[in-house]
Amino acid sequence: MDTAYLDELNERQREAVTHGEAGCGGYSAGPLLVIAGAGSGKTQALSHRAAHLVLSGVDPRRILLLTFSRRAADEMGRRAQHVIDSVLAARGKKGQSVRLPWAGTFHAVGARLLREYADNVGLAENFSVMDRGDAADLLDVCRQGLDLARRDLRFPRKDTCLGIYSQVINRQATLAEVLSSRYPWCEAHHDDLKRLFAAYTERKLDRAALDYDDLLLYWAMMVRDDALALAISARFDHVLVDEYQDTNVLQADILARLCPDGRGLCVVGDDAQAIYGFRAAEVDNILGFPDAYPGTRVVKLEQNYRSTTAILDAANALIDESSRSYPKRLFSARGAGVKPRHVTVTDSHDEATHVVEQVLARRETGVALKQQAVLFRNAHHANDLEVELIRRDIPFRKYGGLKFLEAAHVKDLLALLRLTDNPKNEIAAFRVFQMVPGVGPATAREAYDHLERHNHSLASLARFKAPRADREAWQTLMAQLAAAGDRSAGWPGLSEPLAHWYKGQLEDRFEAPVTARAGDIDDLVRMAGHYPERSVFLTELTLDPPSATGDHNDDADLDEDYLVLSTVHSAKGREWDSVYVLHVADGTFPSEYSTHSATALDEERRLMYVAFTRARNQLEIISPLRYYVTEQHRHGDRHVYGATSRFLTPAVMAHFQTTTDRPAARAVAEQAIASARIDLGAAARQLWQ
DNA sequence: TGAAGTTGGGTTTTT
DNA sequence: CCCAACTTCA
Repeated sequence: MDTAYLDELNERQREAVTHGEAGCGGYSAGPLLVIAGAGSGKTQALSHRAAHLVLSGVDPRRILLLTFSRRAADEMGRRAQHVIDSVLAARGKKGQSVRLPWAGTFHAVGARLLREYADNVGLAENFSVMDRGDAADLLDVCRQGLDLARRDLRFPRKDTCLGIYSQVINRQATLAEVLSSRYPWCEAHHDDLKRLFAAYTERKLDRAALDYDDLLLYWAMMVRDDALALAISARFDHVLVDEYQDTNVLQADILARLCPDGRGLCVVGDDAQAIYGFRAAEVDNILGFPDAYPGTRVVKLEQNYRSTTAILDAANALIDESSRSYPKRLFSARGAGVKPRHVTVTDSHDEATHVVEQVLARRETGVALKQQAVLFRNAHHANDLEVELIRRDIPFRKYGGLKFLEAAHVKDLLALLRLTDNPKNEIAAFRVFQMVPGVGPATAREAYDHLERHNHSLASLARFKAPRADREAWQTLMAQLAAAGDRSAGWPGLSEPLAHWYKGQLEDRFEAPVTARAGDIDDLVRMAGHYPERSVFLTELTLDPPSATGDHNDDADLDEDYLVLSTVHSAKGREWDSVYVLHVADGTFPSEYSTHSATALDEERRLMYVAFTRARNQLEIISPLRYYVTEQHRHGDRHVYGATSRFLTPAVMAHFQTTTDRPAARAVAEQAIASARIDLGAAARQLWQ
């Protein structure tokens, strides 16, 4: 067999890739745990393993590849395909390109399997997937229904309720346990919350709607049934899991049912990069894997191909301060490199100017904008920088933070599509009905009751008499809905009349200019065209929303150069030549919400470790001496003096070069103010002469 | 009675 | 700057 593709791997990687053996019964492999340090070629190892399996005769349809994000799934699939294609080409078998049809996130794969087995588990095949906002709204509807909104109770807000629910599901813990460990101030509401979640579950089932957590929960419950577990696990010979350190108890349960003895199971991760504890990720999944699956082979990848030694030294020094120790130490395959820099600037405005200047200077040396990234703890920490970039006309893309799905106009159009897709979608219906002037919550409630009484026929809505509503607007909208809901019309054609109608509403609903919003609507229609049917489009969009906001440009822009702005969380798994980390100050990084416990603090430290290890050649962390507290304008603009981040200990700082920056812009401003002399009084008097 | 307009309170990270 | 409770208006 032609194994040239194995030559590009180091010994450890090769061990991970070729683990197991091809025999007469197919390719069999015992449980495999790959501990892959940052930049150690983890994607390479996993994609090569998938390719190796296929080249060893495994049917690609029998490989389940579970990743953390859709982007990772695409990347993994693309690279595996590349290896396979080149080997097949060398064997003279061109044109037999192979894809991995079962590569996706846990949530997306869960949705797909649940649809396939909907009949067996008593779910409607066309169930909707709710995004976080919809789920919170539905929870709120339930809360109203249970009369838990009485003000003397100070009941937790809907987002808090959803957070509690999510923890209970994903940790597979009891409500009481979650409340006492994470929401102690809500413990008094235990019984009411329990009633609320029961009502919420009931409502979701009745309306054929699943939230994110349900996709995992129902999948897990589905495979608790022996027959279904057998049916599903029999479809896959190999299950490969990426970013295993960020999986939760529910996900581990699912894997255990798919691969009871660990045969064919391969998980890859790095406990030093566990950063999703807040989302119920359980690092014990990866640490306890060898115990859970006796006979596990453990492979450690410690050689780092990404960063210079100077950057790795800083990262290693940082992670060494953890209260837990990590059983590996990265070493670089590259040269010494330039010492990372720690730059102190006056405030967040100077920080923005400084970064822009560094980025531009770096570009002059031949490093494209795309090879540079600015990372931050919270999405809004980049606000000043965004303003500065727009002012200087520098293209950028921001990942994390601002959500496409949370923009009102996007939610509106999606509600229209969701309602036509599933007329039982109460949340979508409420939103749609209230688009008509003169219709509020109460009228929408009545309209929904009417819809329910008429067997959820959208056509029946034309006969509903809304007391105060604009009759004409109501009729127009309902006619559009009924037409779009008619399944004999083709997809994606049926999205266009609705989108067109909605664009006509933009002027009335939002303040001018509405061009950006109209652009988003066009984008949605365009994206819709890439999907075979409406329900698939809606599900995929919910599970994998466009990650960058603000670019309604065409696909042609894809090869244009742009600077990357990203939250550290969204930067996981990526790498750039130069990395700048903003707002490294105590209270922001680590976040002030995480300073109460050693566990939370450790997670913040690992987050900073992730930020450091994204850089190949240049790393710069920036601390503003003071930063503005933008909220509460009532009290005037205030700023606070930030303390140095507690992570920047002497041991860590030994690996940094320290500088203070006074950007040109500030010097110019100070010069200008020194020479500026005007007489406002004289100018005012002049007005009346 | 219910919709629309006003004020007061709170803000991480994401599939 | 966004959400939810409160007030005012039809």
